[in-house]
This record gives sequence, C-alpha cells and structure tokens, in this order.
Amino acid sequence: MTIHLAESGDGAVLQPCSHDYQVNCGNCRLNSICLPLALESDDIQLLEDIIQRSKPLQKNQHLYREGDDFQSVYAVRSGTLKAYKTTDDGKEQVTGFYFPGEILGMDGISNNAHASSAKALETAAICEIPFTSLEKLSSLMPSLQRHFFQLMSREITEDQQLITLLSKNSADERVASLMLSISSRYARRKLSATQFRLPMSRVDIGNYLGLTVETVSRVFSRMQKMDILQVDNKEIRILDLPGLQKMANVAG
Amino acid sequence: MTIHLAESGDGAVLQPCSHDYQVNCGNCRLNSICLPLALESDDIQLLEDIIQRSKPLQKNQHLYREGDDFQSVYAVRSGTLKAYKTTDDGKEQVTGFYFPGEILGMDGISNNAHASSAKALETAAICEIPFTSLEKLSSLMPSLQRHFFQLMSREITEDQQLITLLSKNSADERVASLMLSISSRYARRKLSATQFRLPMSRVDIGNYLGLTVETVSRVFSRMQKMDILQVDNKEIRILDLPGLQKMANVAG
DNA sequence: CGACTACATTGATTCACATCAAGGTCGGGA
DNA sequence: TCCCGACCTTGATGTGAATCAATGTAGTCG
Repeated sequence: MTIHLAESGDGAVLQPCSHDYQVNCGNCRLNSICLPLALESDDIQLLEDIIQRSKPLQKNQHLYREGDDFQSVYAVRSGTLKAYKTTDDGKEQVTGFYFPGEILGMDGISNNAHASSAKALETAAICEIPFTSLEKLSSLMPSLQRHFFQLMSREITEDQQLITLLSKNSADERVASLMLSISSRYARRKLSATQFRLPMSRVDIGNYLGLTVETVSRVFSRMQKMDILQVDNKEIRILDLPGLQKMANVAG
Repeated sequence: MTIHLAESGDGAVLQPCSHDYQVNCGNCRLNSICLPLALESDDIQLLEDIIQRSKPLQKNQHLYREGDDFQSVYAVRSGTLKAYKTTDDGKEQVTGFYFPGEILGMDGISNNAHASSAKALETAAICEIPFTSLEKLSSLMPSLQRHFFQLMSREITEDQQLITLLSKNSADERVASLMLSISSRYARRKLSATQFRLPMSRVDIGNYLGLTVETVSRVFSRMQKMDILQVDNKEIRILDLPGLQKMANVAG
C-alpha cells in the first residue's frame, strides 16, 4: 500500500473551475474520437452544457478510486491515465491505459461505485460527464444513446481482446501488440505512429500484460537487437512495422 | 476449423415460433436475474411485446457467429451457452459461459457485427431481444435504459475480473474461482450451490482459463485428493466451501 | 553539485505449466 | 451387445517466464 504523496489535500474531487480553458466540444480537436456523432450543432450545445471541465490532474493524482461513489464518466483531453484494480491479496492489476479522446469510468455504472481506480500517469486534463445528466440527454437524443451503448460495447470487445492476449500469447506477442495498439492510438490523433513516448513505466506495462518488469525489459532488448524497435528509455521508435506486426501475431 | 455437423440447415437464424412456450417475462422464474427492474406491469408488457421466443437451440448449434450482423441481444431461458472468439491464427478463445437468466450478445453493438460466436453447450431456450426495439423502448423508459447500461457495465467488470485472474493467479486459483462462480450462479437460481453438473468440457474450461486440458484435469484431481471437491466426470460436489474459497484466493 | 531514490537492464537459476505420450472411461449407434 | 470416437486422466519430460541477484541510469531535492 503506497501513500500517494503527490496528491493534494482535496484528493480526487474535481472542482469546477472558473477560468475557461478555451475548449468546447465543437472545436475540440478530439471530438472525432470522443464523440464521432453526426450531431447537430444545437445537440452539441446540449451535451456541452452538461460537461464540466476542471483543473488538470497532476501526475499520480487519482481521478477516482475503487469503491468511490459513481457520479460521472470522464473523457481524457490531454495526458494519459491508467485504470487499475487492487486484488484481495493486495496485488495490483492494471486494466487499461487511457489516451486523449478516450472515455473511462464506465465500469462504475453497474454498482453505482467505481470498480477500479484511475490515476494520472502525467499531468492530464479531463472532461467530466455527470452520468445522470448523460442518461437524461440520452433519452432525448437517440444518436447519443446509441453512441454510448457503442462505447460500452467497445470497452467489452477490447477487454475480450486483452483476455485472449493474456490467455494465448507469448511475452513477445503481448508486448508487440501493446506497442501496435499505442501506435495506432497516436496515429488516430494525427501524431506519429512510429515515434512516440510511452507515458507508463515498465512495471505498468508488465502489470497490464501479465508479465514481470524483467520480462518486459528483455522483450524490448530483443526487439531492439532485431532492429524492430529503437528503445531509449520511454522513447520508442518503430523501425520495422511489418516486423512488429508479425511479432504481435494478432490483428490488434 | 471444425465443421458443426450438429447444426441444422437454417443455421443460426431463429424463426419466431407459432406455438407458445407458456412463458412471459411477468411469470418467468428468472426475471429477478434477467431484469431486476421495479417495472410497472404495463412496462413489462411493453418489453414483452418486443421479445421473441423461438424454438430451442440444440447442442452445438450456434446462436450467432463472429461477424454476423448484429440485430439482437439474447437472454438464456434454459441450457447453457459459451461465447468464443477465433484468433487470426485459428486458435479459439472462450470468453464466457452463459447460464439461465444471463444476457449475451452485447459485444456486437459497437460495430454492428458480433465480435464473438455463441454456441449451445446443451439444448437451450433463448429469448431474443431486437436491439433497435430495445433502444426505442429505453428512450421511453429511463429504468430500462439504466438497467441496460448496468448490464453492459457488469459485463465490463466481469471481463476485468477475468483479466486479473488470467494475469495474476495460478492454475489452482483459476479453477477454484470458476467453480465458485458457477456455484453462485446456481445458487442465484435457487439451485444447489454445492452440487451441480458442469455443462462444459474440460477443454472449454481450460480454454476459458488460459490452461491446457491436462492442467485442468490435474487441478481437479488435486482438489479431490484434498477433499475440497468430489468430481465424477461433469458432476461436481463441493465438500469444503471455505477450503475452495481459500484455494481461489479471490473474492469472486 | 552530488547523493538519494525510483526505474530499468542483464544474468543465473528455478518452477509452474505446457507438451508429449499412453491408457482409461463414457455414451451413442449399428 | 459390442464398437467407435470423444473426452478425461495420469505420468514423464521440456520450456518460457518468474524469481533472485546485481548493476546501471535518470530524475529530484537538499
């Protein structure tokens, strides 16, 4: 059990902030990822009205913790977060990484309490979407209801991909798949698909993929030796994308 | 690639059936599991009107296949199904078992195509719930919309449990957890929590848990030797529930 | 600046589960 | 009834990743 020193006194509570961040859904660079809706502009305004933007999360600060009352889902505007669960015997399982444009917190709906914790891997700006407002709006806007069902369904299929990865694939394949996944998530934001910085530690990668740090490190070394990847601490450059895909041995 | 000989010519298409099965949601023994809604009786009638009951699925018959157009979600009325994905290199990954009262097919929403296949492990009766009707009804009935969001969220949290199990737990713990999960699902239906028949093969269990048949078999033998379980092929009797829980080492 | 701490790499050894191999058991069909 | 094929169990051996151990590197704070 670590104590999160970096966390400020008010903890994970997001205070609606008076100063504007000059962002709204209409002009947000990420809206094609976050809400790829054929929304009418007045529909966007309705959504806009319920979304709360708040002061950024610092590195290691929690957005919410396992067991917290579920109030909202969250969209990442900048930075990266990890979601994780703590098992009964105190071990940690990273269940996902969330990049800009992605939505997290949906696992809290079923029990009205968050089933996992979410903390910032680096400074992160977040859009908070109060769930009851979202529900009401969904009833009025079929396309929004549909979109949200799809988002949750996507979370399910992605979890199933991870289940398959953990159950059927070797260490090499797992790490390669994660690199490809991160690469495509950068590409989706019009950033380089072949050169990027990993926001998470080797421990987090290993934890997510069901491997130890040492194994992750060895896989990176191996990939480097094979001229598939160039690894400089957290800086990654993909040198041989087809080679990486072959190593991953999965569609992902 | 197996050919499913048991499958009848019309494949997975469910034909609405003229003869009544004397079942409706109002009197269904499973409705506390399937739709634990404080539904007004006229609300139940509205739901009733969109649900289609059809002729039972025979063992090994598919309810839907990976890639099929997504039209409906399904509730199991009797029997058991398994859901599975086929990986690029032809391996199979079992992603879940579905018992009476449980809902499957929600992974198809995100892409309008089923992300996995579902086949009957034994003769099974199914309620089909056309999704577009469900969506429309959800807009009108906030409690139904909420319920469906919760169902999907539960699927997410359960998948995350499995991810943790695969990533962090030993063969013994995995098998013990599955036995406890099945036990509690029987208990929920007011059936014996300590004596039941496994509807799935050892291969399916191993596949679901990321283990080989041999390992599953050995774990059962070990549990039997420890007087935790009595195993007679597919008949299971839990002799020492606390012992089994201790072996599982997880809350699930 | 230098020292402390968290993070990352690399090597040696161990171990849990996979793989390979051989029988055993059950259930359905001729 | 007996036979066949699918399913299950058990044993012997192999191996990929965990564990243990040591060293290297980067970022941080007094």
